Amino acid sequence: MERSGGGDPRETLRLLWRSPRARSGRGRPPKVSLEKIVAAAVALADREGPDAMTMDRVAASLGVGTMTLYSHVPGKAELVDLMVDAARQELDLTPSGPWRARIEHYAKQTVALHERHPWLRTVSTVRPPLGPGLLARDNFLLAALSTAGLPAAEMSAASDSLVTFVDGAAANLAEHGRAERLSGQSDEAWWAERQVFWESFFDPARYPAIAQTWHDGGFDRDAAEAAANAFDLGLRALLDGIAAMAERNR
Amino acid sequence: MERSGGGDPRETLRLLWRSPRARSGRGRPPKVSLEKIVAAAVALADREGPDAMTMDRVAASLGVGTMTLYSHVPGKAELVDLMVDAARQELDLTPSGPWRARIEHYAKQTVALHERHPWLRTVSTVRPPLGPGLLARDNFLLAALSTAGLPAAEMSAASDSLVTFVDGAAANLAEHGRAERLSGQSDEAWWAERQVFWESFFDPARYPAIAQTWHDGGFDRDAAEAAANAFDLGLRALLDGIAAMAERNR
DNA sequence: CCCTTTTTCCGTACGCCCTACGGATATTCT
DNA sequence: AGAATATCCGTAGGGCGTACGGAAAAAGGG
Repeated sequence: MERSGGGDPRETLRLLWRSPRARSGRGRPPKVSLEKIVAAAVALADREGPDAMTMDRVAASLGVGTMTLYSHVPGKAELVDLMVDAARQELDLTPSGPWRARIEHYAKQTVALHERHPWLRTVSTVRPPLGPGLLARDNFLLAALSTAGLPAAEMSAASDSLVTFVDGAAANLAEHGRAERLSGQSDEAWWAERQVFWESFFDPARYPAIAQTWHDGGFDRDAAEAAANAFDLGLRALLDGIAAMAERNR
Repeated sequence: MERSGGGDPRETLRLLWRSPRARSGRGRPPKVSLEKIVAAAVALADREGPDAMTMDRVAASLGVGTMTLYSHVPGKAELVDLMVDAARQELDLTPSGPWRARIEHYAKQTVALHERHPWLRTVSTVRPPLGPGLLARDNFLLAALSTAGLPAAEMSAASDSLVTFVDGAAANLAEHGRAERLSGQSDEAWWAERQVFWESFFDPARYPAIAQTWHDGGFDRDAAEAAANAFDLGLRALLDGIAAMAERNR
């Protein structure tokens, strides 16, 4: 699932903000709407993974011909942009309160979002679709950080670093949780298949720190639990660090 | 570029660790080696992006027929696994010294790695290929953290969270640096194309924190600089937070 | 009421993708 | 010389995204 690129940016923006073109009243009435197409694409990607989200199958799930989609969307890349922004708009970003609690709320929401839409991880986040979802998120994070007491330049950097960590860790966490549901294979089964690795390839003498950590029980949790711990510890550390910077700045 | 999955894990592991199959001496001599195939695939993806890395084009760049590759590699997914691990093996992970300096070294190395191989970001990192590159990285990080004074369970979580942040931020940074070289479009040109956004779609009243940060000069740097700042600030905050945890644990 | 205009619908076709299959080819062993 | 073995690779099949252009369905104008 690659994101936009070639197409006319103005057209993509018009779609992201649902600003309808001037309609003359004439012409054949549409069988589907942009909203329905995006929803069908999201549902398909949720259910069967990003590779199943093909123009053919989206159209089929709506009961229209494949090429009909192209009357509503310039191409697949733009549809992916719309899916991403639609997903981001699902975030509940209402709460106010202490800035730290707000960021933690964003983190929880993001985990839930990736759990619903694990295909989000497969989409690049640079030069993102400038839609309402992205703006709402950035606005929420900047509003929270602005009460922490950082200068504007550092606020923007702190917000970006939080997005990088939270979205990355949430994607990891969600992918572990859902990998077995989609692939039909649990983490345990995955490791069991790779038991040969420990038997035939892993050399404790070459990787002493891994062997030691293993020996000390550092890997005793399953992969999903480990990802959750990494998320919690990392977020706590990051917020502690940012709070300390704000304190110093005061 | 999707990663492995269907194939026999034992076969993939054998390839990752370059453990040659028992050779009888008989048979037609190979025109290409596994090493050359992986190198050609990496070079192609470096030069023209992940989408250009097709079996057809890799084979053509080696002067062999497409299907010849399948004598050396089970399929494209496994080739991607091999590319990822080969790239990871490029990291220089020799230094010893204070744990914090070691992690910062890993961060710098990772930025350089993503600058050389920006396609790394498009590859999923869950259930990764268990090759020498991955193990060397984990061993390095765990060795560094083990001198910080964290319990084994937290060490593993701290290592995971560092990987999430550093690899994510490095991918962002590198993609900004290289986006223009590959797409032929600078960040400025990208924003210029989207000037309509600010003119026609952005509503300052709806996103006051963004408008305020803009007003305060929070977005005055270009995208590449901003990504670099986010990387530095985030890593510093994360390491500060981890150091504080270790301190408390002492 | 027909005819033009406008808009959407969608069947066909093209080029590219991955890869299953099986025959051709080149080497070694007996 | 012939059998055994491993690699090379042309062909073909099923999917993919989408350019093209005609069919279809509405509204407006005569």
